[in-house]
Amino acid sequence: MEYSIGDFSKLTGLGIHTLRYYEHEDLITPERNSSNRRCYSDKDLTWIEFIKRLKDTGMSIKEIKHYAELRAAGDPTLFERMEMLVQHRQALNEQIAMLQEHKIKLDEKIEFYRNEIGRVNNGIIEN
Amino acid sequence: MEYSIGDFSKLTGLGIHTLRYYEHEDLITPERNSSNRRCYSDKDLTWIEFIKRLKDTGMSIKEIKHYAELRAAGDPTLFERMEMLVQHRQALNEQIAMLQEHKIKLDEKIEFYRNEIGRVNNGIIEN
DNA sequence: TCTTGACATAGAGTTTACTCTACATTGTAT
DNA sequence: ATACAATGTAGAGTAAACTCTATGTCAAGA
Repeated sequence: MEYSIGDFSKLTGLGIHTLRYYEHEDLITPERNSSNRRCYSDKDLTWIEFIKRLKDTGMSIKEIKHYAELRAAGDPTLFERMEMLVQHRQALNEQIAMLQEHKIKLDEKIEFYRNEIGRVNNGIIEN
Repeated sequence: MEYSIGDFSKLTGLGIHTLRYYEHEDLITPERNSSNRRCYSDKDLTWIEFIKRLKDTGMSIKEIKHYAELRAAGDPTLFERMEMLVQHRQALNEQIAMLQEHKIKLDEKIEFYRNEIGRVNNGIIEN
């Protein structure tokens, strides 16, 4: 299947402007038809979903761009790409661990609020 | 204990400029001494650590500012503040869940790379 | 044929969260 | 007393990641 930029935008949830911006940054390079319109493929779809994943896990556009360059260079860069992902996984693990700690503290804080509110309410009732 | 902005900066890991910026945004309002220098207290320290936690879990400065305003208004806003935190916890839980899914996909991708690299290497050896 | 809507490019503008600069003032060590 | 480091304010500058505007092209329906 091939998609116009409008269709691809709906498909991916990324704005048209964002897609063009990503292309400008060499993250993705869709084919063009005879009238110079962008033709996104299913391969592009898979690729952009992966880009979204990297972004959502905190990788910067600059880093993704680097990854995309390696990808464009083909097999010789397989190892380097894997290394990038392994490093990114490490960062992701740390991020998850940090958030889980924060979550515990937040739970505690909410519990504290629950008690405070109870205390204040009792005060009101007693007066 | 009281701290100068320099000491407080080292204590919190936030830059002096950032601390002043946070004050400008009304996130924190340290006392001033007779010569108009900022005097941060241990209460400020606890507060800024909480701010850092909110930030690290994805709350924007604008939202934190709102929370800070409620906090400054005292007991009458206890419930509203708790509600904010409960909502933020919800967002945090979703964020963690999303990252865990991404982690699984990333693991799979890395496994895929491991196989690809093995395949390519075998090709080289066989030639 | 004419108009409309999607698409094209180049470049400007926006938002967030800092980060830095310029310049004045003050506290401290020599 | 003097130099120097830390602090003060106001406002400009930066980086990232979009997001929008102006202007132009082109294919398809009324």
